[in-house]
Amino acid sequence: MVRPIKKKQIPNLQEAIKETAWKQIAEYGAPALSLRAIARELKITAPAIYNYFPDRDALVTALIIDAYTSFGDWQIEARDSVSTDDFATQLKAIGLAYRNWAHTHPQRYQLIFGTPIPGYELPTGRVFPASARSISALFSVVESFRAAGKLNATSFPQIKDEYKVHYERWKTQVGDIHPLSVFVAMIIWARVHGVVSLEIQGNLPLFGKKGDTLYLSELDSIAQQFIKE
Amino acid sequence: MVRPIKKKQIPNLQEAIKETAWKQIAEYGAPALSLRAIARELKITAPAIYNYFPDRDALVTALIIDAYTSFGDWQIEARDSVSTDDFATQLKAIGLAYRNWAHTHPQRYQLIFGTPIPGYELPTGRVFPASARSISALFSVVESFRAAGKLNATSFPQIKDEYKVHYERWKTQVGDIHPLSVFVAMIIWARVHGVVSLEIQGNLPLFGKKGDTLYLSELDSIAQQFIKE
DNA sequence: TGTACATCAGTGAACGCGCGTTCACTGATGTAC
DNA sequence: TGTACATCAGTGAACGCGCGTTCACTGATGTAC
Repeated sequence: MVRPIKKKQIPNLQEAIKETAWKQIAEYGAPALSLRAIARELKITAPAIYNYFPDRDALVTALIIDAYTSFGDWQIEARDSVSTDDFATQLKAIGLAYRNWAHTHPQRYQLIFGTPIPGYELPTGRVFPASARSISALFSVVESFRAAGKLNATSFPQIKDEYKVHYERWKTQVGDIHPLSVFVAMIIWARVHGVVSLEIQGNLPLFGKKGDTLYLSELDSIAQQFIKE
Repeated sequence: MVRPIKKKQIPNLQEAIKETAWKQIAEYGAPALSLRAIARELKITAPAIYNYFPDRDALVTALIIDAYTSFGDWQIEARDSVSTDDFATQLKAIGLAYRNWAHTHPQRYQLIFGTPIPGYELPTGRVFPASARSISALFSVVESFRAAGKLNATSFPQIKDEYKVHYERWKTQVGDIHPLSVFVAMIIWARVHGVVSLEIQGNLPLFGKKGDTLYLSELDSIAQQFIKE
């Protein structure tokens, strides 16, 4: 039997709050995110939000974790859509997924990789699993073609003592990764991020937000430079 | 004869306001920039600022123009510190200057290349000269080694019709530049920006804010890939 | 089936705060005579 | 040298606003008997 809808009750308010938050981030930017504005748009009162998030920062944290999770989903799906021994294709798939995700969710991209929100302190501990998982796709692909002897790179910098702890923690999430793979993966990430972040912020004016050619050219360069044969 | 200092008058208040603004941007981020907070720190009242800037946005615009100008100074100085026919060295000098500037002035870097400030509309017309000048160093170097037949690249994407106007305007500031040079310069910029922006935002954790090796390796890759011989 | 009661999501008023901006003013500085 | 006056940088009070967060509450929902 269908129950009558509860008066004034939105079916899934927790999700509705987050969706509205994303909408407002898209429109006014993350630092301007306001509980009262969200409530206004949802036609509820601001204190109602406190039934779902203990405070503003908790909402932001939830958004960040959601963003990393969504980003990670795309990355992992891209990696797993290609047979494991075709490194070049797999790498390209991840690269394309990276950019597609960023263009589909520019606000989420900015929230994760852009300038941090003033006054908001990221609870690293809580975010780390989602964050590590999201980049693990890239790292694992590089590591697997290094293990197969196809990685065209030999020298890499020492990981500094002060970051060894972080590195070890990283490995518990992502698996055992050779420092050489870490180094190359970072380079790849930086290249991909360079183009995409310029695009998202509108700093590639001569090519518009559709610097396809430029991006594809970079993906080719990466494959040529780092994959043997 | 030395005049007695005017009571309550700060010698160069216009500059002092901007310096304090930078300090606060460094500490709390650009979106949190507040006239009242600046006044508080300078021990003046907020309305006094209105003698120097018509409103908050005007102050932000002044900061952005200053940032581009400072950035441009470093770029042009780097370019001109190397003899014009040593393309590889000149390119490397610019690249190093780019990163040095960003690390010396992370707030300025973020203000120019980071996420835009919510509610602030950039007056493109007023900022364009300083902005175009700042990147002109890179473009002119690439163009000059293209003209000398040393540019190792052949294909480039069409500049889309909708951006032709922008491209023409660009050329009036920067000089005549072959689309091929524009394309390659953009790639170089994206690579350099990729590493630096990850560094500045603390996303290269395993190498810290001193991803020197990674950056130098990228500069080498760029030279190898794009300069003939 | 009908009544009494517990639950708890959402309300509405209130708090203290910092913000950008306006306005009429004040009082030190420098100038004209 | 001395006085009257214009200038104008900085003041202080006030405005209207939106914010996060608290609190005691209400009233519909679902449950126990």
